[in-house]
Parts: sequence; C-alpha cells; structure tokens
Amino acid sequence: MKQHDARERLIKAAIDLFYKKGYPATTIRDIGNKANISTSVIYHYFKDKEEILFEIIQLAGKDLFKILGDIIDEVDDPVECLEKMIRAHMVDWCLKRKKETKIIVTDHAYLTKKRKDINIATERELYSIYKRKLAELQEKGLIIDADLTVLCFSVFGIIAQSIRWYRDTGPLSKEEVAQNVIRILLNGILKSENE
Amino acid sequence: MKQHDARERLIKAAIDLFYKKGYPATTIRDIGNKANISTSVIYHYFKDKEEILFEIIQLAGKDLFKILGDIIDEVDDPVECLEKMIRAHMVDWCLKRKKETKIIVTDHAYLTKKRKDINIATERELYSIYKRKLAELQEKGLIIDADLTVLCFSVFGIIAQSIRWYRDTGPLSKEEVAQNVIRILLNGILKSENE
DNA sequence: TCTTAGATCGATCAAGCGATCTATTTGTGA
DNA sequence: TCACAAATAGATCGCTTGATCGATCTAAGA
Repeated sequence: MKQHDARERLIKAAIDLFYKKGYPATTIRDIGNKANISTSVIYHYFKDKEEILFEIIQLAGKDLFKILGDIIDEVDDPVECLEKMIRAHMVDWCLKRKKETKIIVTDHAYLTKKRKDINIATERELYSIYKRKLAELQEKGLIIDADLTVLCFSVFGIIAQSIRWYRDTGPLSKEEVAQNVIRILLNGILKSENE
Repeated sequence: MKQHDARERLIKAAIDLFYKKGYPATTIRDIGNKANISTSVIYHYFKDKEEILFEIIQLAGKDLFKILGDIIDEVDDPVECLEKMIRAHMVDWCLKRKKETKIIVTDHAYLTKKRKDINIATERELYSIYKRKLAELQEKGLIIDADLTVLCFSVFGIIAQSIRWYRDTGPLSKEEVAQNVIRILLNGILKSENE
C-alpha cells in the first residue's frame, strides 16, 4: 500500500460510518476496521477523532464555496445565475456528496467550540453569497421583496432537505428533481392566471 | 414533590439536554442531575435511556398530527386549508416546540429498529396528509403539476429548516416569518407581470 | 551497509458509560 | 396503626470508549 493512501482510506471509511451511524456512535475502532488499519495508526494522521470530522466538514464546505463562486463569476444575468446556483447546489453538492451533507447537518454540533466556530463562519459566508445575489435581484425589482433572511433560508432549506428524501432509485433524476425545485421556488406552487 | 412529577421533570430535562448536547452525548447522569433526581430513579420511569428519546419524539409527532388533522377537518377551501396547515405547522409546532423538532431531525436515527420504524410510520402519515391535500389541489387545477413528491418535500423542507435560523430575538415574529414563507411557497420568488 | 524518520502494530490505560443492585423512605388503603 | 407497594438513594458492576505506549517494520539517503 502506498504512502498516504491510509489517510484517504480513513477519511472515506469515516464518511461512510458517520453517515450511517452518526459521529458519536462511530468508534475509532470502527473506522480502523473499515479501512483495514490498526487503531493506533489513526493517531498518526489525525490528532484525535474530532479532527477527522472537522476535515470532512471543512472539505465539503470549501467544495460548495467553489461551486457557487464559479457560477457567480461566470453568469451575468442575475436570474439565470440564481437558477444555476440552486441547480448546482443541489445536483453537484447535496445529492452528489450526500453523505458529507448529512454529516454536516447532523454532527457539526459535536465539534468543540474553536472548530465549530470555523465551520459556522464558513456557513455564514455561504449564506451571504446567496444573500448578496438575492439582494441584487431585489434591488433590480426582479423578485418579491419578502424579508431577505427568510428568503435566503427558504432557498437553503429546500435545497438542504433534498437529501432527506431523494433516492437514486426513485423515478426522477437529480436534474429533474432540481428542475422541479427551481420551478417551485421561482414561480411558486399556485397557478397564475397566465399559465 | 408530587407523584409523577419526577417523570415530567425528567422528560423536560432530557429535552433540554438532547437539544443542547445531542442524544448520544447526554448521559443518564446528566439527566438525573438536571432534574435533581437520582440516576437509578430514571429506570423506575423508563425502561432505558432510549425510551426517553422515543417518548419525546412520539409525543411531538402526535402533537403535529393533531394540529394538521384539526385544520383539515375545519377548513373546506383547499388553498386556505394548505395555507393554514403551513402556518400552524411552523408557528404552533416547529417554532413553538423548537427543541423537540431539532431532536427529531438530529437524533431519531439513534433509536433501535423497532422504535425507529414506529416513528418512520408516523412521519409517513404526516407526509401523506400533505400529499393528499396537495393532490386535491392539483386535481382541481389550483396548483402547478410539479412532481407530487418533490412538491410535498419542498413544503416540508422549508418548514423544517425554519428552526435552524429563527431567533426569538430577531426582527420578525413567528407569524411574520410564517407569512413570508407562505408567500414564497404560494407565489414563488419571481415577480409576476400582474404584481 | 548503516542510519534515521516515518509508518504500523498489538497491548493497555484511565475514564466514563448504561444499567443494576440492595437498602431505605414515603405515601396510601385496610 | 399496620402492611405493602411505589419512590428514592448511593454504591457498584461490567463494558466500551478515546487515547497512548513501547516495540517493530519499512524505505530512502549517505
């Protein structure tokens, strides 16, 4: 086995286990067994169990940051931009990295204050990406002037919850699900007169 | 102290602790201390630690069941009914019983299969209440015919996430937040021509 | 070939856990 | 007033946990 291969295998095993059993219920021994690595070796690559969780969460957070940032940079039209943000957020992040997304929601609270604060800061930055875009849309009169915070978290809410019910075996593809969600968010669920 | 007072105090203490620290990180001793009750007494009122979690989740579920059922029974107009369901779901359940709602999302996975299945069944029934109402609205041509499952879970998603960001100290009241969410869901976030 | 730093291992530690035990106190109906 | 079940308490059991230990193994450079 190659050098540093062990580290990656440990992270992968941890993601699987945290996802299935939750962070506190997953033991250091579980992770070692799953990765076929002795327990004590884990402490060569990570300071403690919590550091594994921290790294998983942080990597996923940075990933989403990049996904959204790229779209913001590339797409000028604000409505199209928001649409693409929501689609990529769902398809390329939530549903693609389903396990990490679930771990973030369920287990980030088990980080100690210092590390938790780092993640909260990252999360806040992600929110503010949406907030800025939604504010821009409001200024241009393109979307309703509902409370910006509620607006922002409603968008986030719908997206984040998608992992709770999306199944790869279901009748709809990830793209189709995203398309439905975008339609619901942008046009609402009520039929308007001109439809 | 009166009879059975202890039981209620234990449940209350457990709700506080599960909410703040999470179920696995909360010890039997924590609960006893918080309720000023000896550890061993807990086992007089509950079979084991998990039973406390189960009861908390089940009570909250039944509560929501009643809230939604009452509205379904009382309100004839389907659009008005959906609106009232969403409002009550948010205001009278999610935001009013914030701690239990969070516990359900975060900790229900720690129940053993038998008990978890019971809760999944309850949850499914709750979903189907919404599903039936949304299907009725679709049949009458009152809402868009997006995929019913996506529709249903989007509504749930927005509502469930509200506890992640609503603060009692914030600028908006619970009712105002609910009003914003209802507006977003029903009319979407894009401005229509006739607005 | 020798050295050295990193990687790996099994054994083990101290602490904390859920749960149980036995003993005592309390309250209530006969 | 007595009897008995429910309620409470502190001590403790057996086990698992995260973490550490000293001892090996491996591989690359001098």
